[in-house]
Amino acid sequence: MPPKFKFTKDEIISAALNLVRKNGMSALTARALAEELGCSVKPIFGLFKNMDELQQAVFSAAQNLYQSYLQDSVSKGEYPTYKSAGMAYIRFAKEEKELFKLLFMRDRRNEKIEENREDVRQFTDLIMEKLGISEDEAYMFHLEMWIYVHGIATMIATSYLEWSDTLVSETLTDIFTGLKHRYLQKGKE
Amino acid sequence: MPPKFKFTKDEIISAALNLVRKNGMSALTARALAEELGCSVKPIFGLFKNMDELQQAVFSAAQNLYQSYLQDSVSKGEYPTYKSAGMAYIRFAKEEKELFKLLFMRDRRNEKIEENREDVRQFTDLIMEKLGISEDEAYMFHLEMWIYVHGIATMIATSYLEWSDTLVSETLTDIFTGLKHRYLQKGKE
DNA sequence: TATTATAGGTAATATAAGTTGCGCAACAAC
DNA sequence: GTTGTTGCGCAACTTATATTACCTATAATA
Repeated sequence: MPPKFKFTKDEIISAALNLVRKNGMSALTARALAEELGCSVKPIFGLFKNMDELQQAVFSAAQNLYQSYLQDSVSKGEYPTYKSAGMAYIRFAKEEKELFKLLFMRDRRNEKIEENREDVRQFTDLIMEKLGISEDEAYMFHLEMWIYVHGIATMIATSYLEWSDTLVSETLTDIFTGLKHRYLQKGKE
Repeated sequence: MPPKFKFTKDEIISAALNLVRKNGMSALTARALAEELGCSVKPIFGLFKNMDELQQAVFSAAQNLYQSYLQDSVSKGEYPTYKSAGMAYIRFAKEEKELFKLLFMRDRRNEKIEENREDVRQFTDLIMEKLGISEDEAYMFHLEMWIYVHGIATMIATSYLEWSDTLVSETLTDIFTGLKHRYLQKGKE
């Protein structure tokens, strides 16, 4: 009996994500989103309890988008799996600067470490296998490698740096090789 | 004939910097600052045209604080000059997380590149001398090294990572050594 | 001590944001 | 076609912020 909803949750989240990817989370206001959708603010609050709930949803949508970068990059098979992950992270930073800031340049105080550990395990496993080193060493290896990847990505996301995919790719290989020598050397001592 | 000012510009900037170092620039509101100073908002607007001007002043004060980190680190002579700079950057990230974000994790679109080039020249000069490589190579060397330093620093500033000074120092040396080998190798080809 | 320019406190104004009450209108069931 | 439910547009209310008008209090000088 009641009227149909003018928009679905997904349509609203999608419009919200568009605002955020252009100007960051602070650009996501009820009025701006209503404008983007071509309606009043009422439909928004009909489907979301408040703006906080919507922000959560947008955050999740951003995470999903990043996951799709990751999967695309890996499944394309242009690089080894581990390298694909780094390339995807950096490509995401280049193409979705605001979303990258939102996901990866935010404060991590009050973060559950366990989640992160789980995300990282797949990488450490890859490295253990590839280099034949212990899990702890593989964790440190990955951390050092990822510090580098994260460094490039943050510089690109803040427009401090502009590097072509080719340059990124070559440099990552060089860094990886350097690290590998160091870690394999360590094993011989 | 007029009454004395209740505060100097420096006192206001200092109180403002205190707010910002604790909770970031968004915590710097006229009312909060007045509260911190124990006065109404009037003295603030008597000495600063508006909040924007005050923000600029706080930004400069933050830059000065970073410079003092840099100078202290270099003049202490605990490490070679170049390494001191990296250590200072990372120590600043650890001890002044909000100020680090303000200075070094901000958007650089619309930035004059020349300023940066000048900041960097002193480092490239050091490296040219130390390794005997060309200016362009030294620039790339520094950039790669600094990507790493920046990576650690941003991770620490966002509380994603906690590393002791000792671990940082050792790892920086390892990275530097690895890079040096690569760049000197390159020269031989 | 009286004068006078002006800093400072109080409270008003302006703007932007989230949230909500009111009444109309859509629409499925009858 | 009537009806009951409820989404929606409009405009109001609320809160937080910057900025300012107005008046009082201060302090150097005559």
